[in-house]
Amino acid sequence: MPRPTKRNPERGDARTRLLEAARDAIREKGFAATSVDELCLVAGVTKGSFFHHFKSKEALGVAAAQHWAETTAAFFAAAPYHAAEEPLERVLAYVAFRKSIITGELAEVTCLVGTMVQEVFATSPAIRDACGESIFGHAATLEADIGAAMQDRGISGDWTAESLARHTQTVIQGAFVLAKAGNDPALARESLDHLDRYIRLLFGCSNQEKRSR
Amino acid sequence: MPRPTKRNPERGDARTRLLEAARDAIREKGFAATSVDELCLVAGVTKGSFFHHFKSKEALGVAAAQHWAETTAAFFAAAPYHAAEEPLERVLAYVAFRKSIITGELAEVTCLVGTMVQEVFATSPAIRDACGESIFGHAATLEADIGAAMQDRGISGDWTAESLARHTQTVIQGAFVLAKAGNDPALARESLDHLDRYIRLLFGCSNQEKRSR
DNA sequence: AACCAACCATACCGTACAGTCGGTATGCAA
DNA sequence: TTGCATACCGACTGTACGGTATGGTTGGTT
Repeated sequence: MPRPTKRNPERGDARTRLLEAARDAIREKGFAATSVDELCLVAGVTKGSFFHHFKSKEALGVAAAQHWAETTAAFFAAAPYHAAEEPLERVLAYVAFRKSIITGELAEVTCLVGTMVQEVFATSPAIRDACGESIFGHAATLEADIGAAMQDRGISGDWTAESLARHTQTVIQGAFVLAKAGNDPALARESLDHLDRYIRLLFGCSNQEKRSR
Repeated sequence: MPRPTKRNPERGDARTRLLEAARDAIREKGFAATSVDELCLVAGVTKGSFFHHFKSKEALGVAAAQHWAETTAAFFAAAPYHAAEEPLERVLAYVAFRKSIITGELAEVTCLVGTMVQEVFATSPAIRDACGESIFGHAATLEADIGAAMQDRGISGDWTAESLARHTQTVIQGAFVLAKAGNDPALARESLDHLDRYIRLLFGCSNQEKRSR
C-alpha cells in the first residue's frame, strides 16, 4: 500500500478519492449501507479528513451525485454518438451507445444517482434534488437532437422532445432495475432494443433501415 | 393504542403486521435504513417476537418480497383490466390501469421489490432472487395476453411476448425512479403514455383508435 | 522569518444497531 | 395432568455507526 495521503498526492486529492470510493460503494450496496469508516479506509484517508471535506454523510451524498453528474456529462460529451449527420441518427446512436456500454459487473454498469434516489428520495431532499439534476440534466442533452429530428422528419405527435428524452432515461433506469433483479445485464440490453424500436416507429423508420448487428 | 399483541389478535398476527410495517418502511427509506427496532415499534411487537418469526433481518427481507409478490398478484388478478374482449385491449388496459393507480404519496405508489433489489442485489442473493421472482412473475402474467394479441393481429417482429412483457416492467420501474428523482408522480405517468404509444405502434393501431381521456 | 488557512490525523463520544437469551403464556393432544 | 410446541416478551450484549474535539503538518503569502 503506497503512502496513502500526503501533499502532492499520487492519485488525486483526498476529496476526489473519497468521492470515487463513494461512487463505487454506493453503486455496490446503496447509500445507507455504505459507512463513512469504510470510505475512509478505501480512500486511504482518516475520519478527520472526511469531515473536513464533507460536513456530514448527507453532504457527501450530495457531492457524490454532483460529481457523478460532472463526470458522466464529460463522458457522454466525448462519446462517439454525436458524429452522425442526421439528428435522428444521433439519437439512435445514443441508444446504441448506452447499450454497448452495458458489459461486465452490474455494479459498474448501473447508475449511481438512480440507485441513490430510490433510497433517499423521502429522507434527504438535498440528495434527491442532486440526483434529479443529474438525471434530468442528462436527459436535457438529448432534447436538441430529438427536437431537430422531429423537425427534420416533420413529426408532430402528442408528445414532446422533452418528454421523449425523459422516457429514454426511464427505460435506462428501469433496465438497470430488471438487470439487477434477474442478475443479468442482458435484460437491460433487451429493453434498450425496445427503446430503439419505439423511436424508429415514432419517426416512421422502416424496419430494414436498421443498421447491421 | 389498542393492546398490541395477544392471542386472538385484532388485526392480523404479529408476523403479518411486521411484514406490513416492513413494506411501508422499506418503500419509504429502503432496506438498510429500516431498523428492526422500528419495525417492532410500528407493528406493536417486541424484538423477541421478531426473531421468533424471522431468523434474521435478511430473512425478513425475503419474506417481505414474497409477501409483496402474493398481495400484488391478488390485487392485479382482481383488477378490472382483464375484462376486455380482445387481448390487445387487455394489454392496453393493463398499462392504463397501472397509470391510474399512480396517485398520492410517492412511497405508497412505488414498488417494494424494485426499491429493495437496487440496494441488495450484490449483498443479499436471497433477497435479490425473491425480488426477481416477484417482478418476473408479474411480467409473466402479461405474456398470455400479449402472445394472444400477436396471434390475433398477425404480428411477428424480432421480439417476443416474453420480452415485451418484461419491457413493460422496465418502463414501470424506471418510471418510479424518475418520479422519485423529480419528486413528481406525473413523470411516471408520462412514461406510461410512451409505453402505451409503443404498444399501439407495435400492433399497428392508428392513433385515433386511442380511447378518450 | 512569521504567519495563516487548508489539510490531515488520532482519540474519543453517545447512540443505535442486529442479534441473543432466559423465560412466560397459550393451545392441543395423549 | 402432563408434556410439548408455538408464540411472544423484554432485558441484555457487543459492536459499528455518524460525528466531534483537538492538535499537528504543509504550502503559500507577506
